[in-house]
Amino acid sequence: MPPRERDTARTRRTVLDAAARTVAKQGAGVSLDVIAREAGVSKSGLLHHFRSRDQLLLALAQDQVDTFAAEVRAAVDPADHAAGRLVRAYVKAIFDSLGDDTAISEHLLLSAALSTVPGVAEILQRDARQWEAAFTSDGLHPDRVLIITKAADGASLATLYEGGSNPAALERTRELLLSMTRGEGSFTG
Amino acid sequence: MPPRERDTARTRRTVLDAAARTVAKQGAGVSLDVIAREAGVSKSGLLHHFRSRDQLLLALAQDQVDTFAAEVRAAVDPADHAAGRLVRAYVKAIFDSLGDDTAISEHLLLSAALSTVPGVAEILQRDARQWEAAFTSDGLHPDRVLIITKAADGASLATLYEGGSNPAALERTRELLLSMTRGEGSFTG
DNA sequence: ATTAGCCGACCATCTGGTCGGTAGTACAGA
DNA sequence: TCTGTACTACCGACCAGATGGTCGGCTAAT
Repeated sequence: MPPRERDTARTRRTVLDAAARTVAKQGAGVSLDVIAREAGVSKSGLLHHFRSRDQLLLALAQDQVDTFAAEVRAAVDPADHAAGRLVRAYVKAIFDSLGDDTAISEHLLLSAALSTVPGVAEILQRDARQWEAAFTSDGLHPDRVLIITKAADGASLATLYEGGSNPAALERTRELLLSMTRGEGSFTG
Repeated sequence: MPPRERDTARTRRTVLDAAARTVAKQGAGVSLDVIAREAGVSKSGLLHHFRSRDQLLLALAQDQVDTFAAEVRAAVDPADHAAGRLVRAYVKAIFDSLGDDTAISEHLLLSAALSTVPGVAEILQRDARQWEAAFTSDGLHPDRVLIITKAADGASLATLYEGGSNPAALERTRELLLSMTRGEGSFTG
């Protein structure tokens, strides 16, 4: 095989995707063997790219964080220049990722992997701080941001509690949260 | 040793508590040996009370769900007869459990254990349905309940993301959510 | 000739779980 | 009250299988 970067990068990607899938399905306890098989490489091949199990899960955590950030960026409506555009994108990104077949969101995936792997907590904390900072310049009242984003996070948890996601309820929650980003969310019920 | 129920019940409790602690710390992948040592019994002793690892984790899940329900019940203010009293208790119970030293809330603990253990999902789903049912007769607008409870759930996730809980931020979130249960939460910022 | 991606074989260790045994209690009968 | 029997909480030793990780080697592109 060529030592070209392309192949290395591609294999790493394949392994990372396989890891994400298997961890989401079977929890953070999955064996390297299973991940390797899912990725279509040997365990040795996997270990050639990630020197240990911990390094793989660490890379996975970072990758998930980066992927989610990219999804939020992609979800920003270019025509939207009103206050709360980033929060809106955040909500959309979360619910979009909830919609597809992956039953457990990446938030849960990470939380499961956390306790075992040493460096993951730091990655998550840094990420959380960055989101908080980004939201402060989004033009919405801090309390409103707090409620909306926490509720969105909680909704991702709900797919776990409530089992096979209830699409109608998810849609309702999503629209409710989006309306709150537009200042309409002052329910007096 | 006496075959008295007292001792059996006490040992089971000890093991369950030890399991909760170790799972919260090291994830659902903890070995029976570690749990047994934490509980001060031998692995065989543990297996005498819980016939398999899955049964232990299943019992743990059910116990956590029951414990939380009891905490909510205890958090209901007897003098409070206004609409939303149950939601208020729910919020209080979550934030109270977040406050103590156990860094990871039982919600997270369960989610981590879920993917591996077969029966846990059903337990969580049944529990979620019961809460939903209970909330419908609490006198608050469904949308309001949805937002508040999901935000409370999300806040428990946040202790994970944000690492060692930020007491001030938690307190602010808690008060914000409580005020929303009283209908004051119509922020127009 | 060198280098890098990848593999199969292998190993020490740990895993959940079984098995046979011990000790202490409760209770029956004398 | 003493004795024997049944029962139960609990333990140590053990096992088969799985696990993370190492090592030497093969192949192909540079």
